[in-house]
Amino acid sequence: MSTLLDPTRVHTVVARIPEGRVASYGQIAELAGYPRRARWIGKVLSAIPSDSALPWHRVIASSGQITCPRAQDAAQRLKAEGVSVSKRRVSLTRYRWQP
DNA sequence: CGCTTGACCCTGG
DNA sequence: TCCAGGGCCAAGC
Repeated sequence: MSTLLDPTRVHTVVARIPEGRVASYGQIAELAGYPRRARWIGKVLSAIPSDSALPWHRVIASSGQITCPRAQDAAQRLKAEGVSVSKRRVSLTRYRWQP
C-alpha cells in the first residue's frame, strides 16, 4: 500500500540537514518530493516527540525567521551548533543548507 | 461536503 | 527591512 503523503520522507530529509546549517520548510518539502507543501511540513514536525533525534530546530521559515512554537529552544540549540541567532532570525546567506 | 486552521511562501509597495 | 495581500493545501470538525 502507498500513501500519497508519507511523513517518513520528511523525517529522512530533515535528518540530512548538517549540524550548523538550516533549511526552510519549502526546501524540505521540495527535497522530500512534495513541492508546495511547506505548511504541511510544519504540521509533520509538530507531530514528532520533543525528545526525538530529528534536528527539527534546523528547519526555519524562508525569511530566516524561527517560527516554531518553541523558538527559544530552537535558538538555543542552533547557537550550540555555532549558528548565530539574533531576534529569532538566522542569516540564510551564511547558514542555509545547500545539498 | 463546506469551512476553518496553521512550525509556509512569494510579490509588491 | 517590514507589512499586507493572495495563494497554497492537508487535517479536523
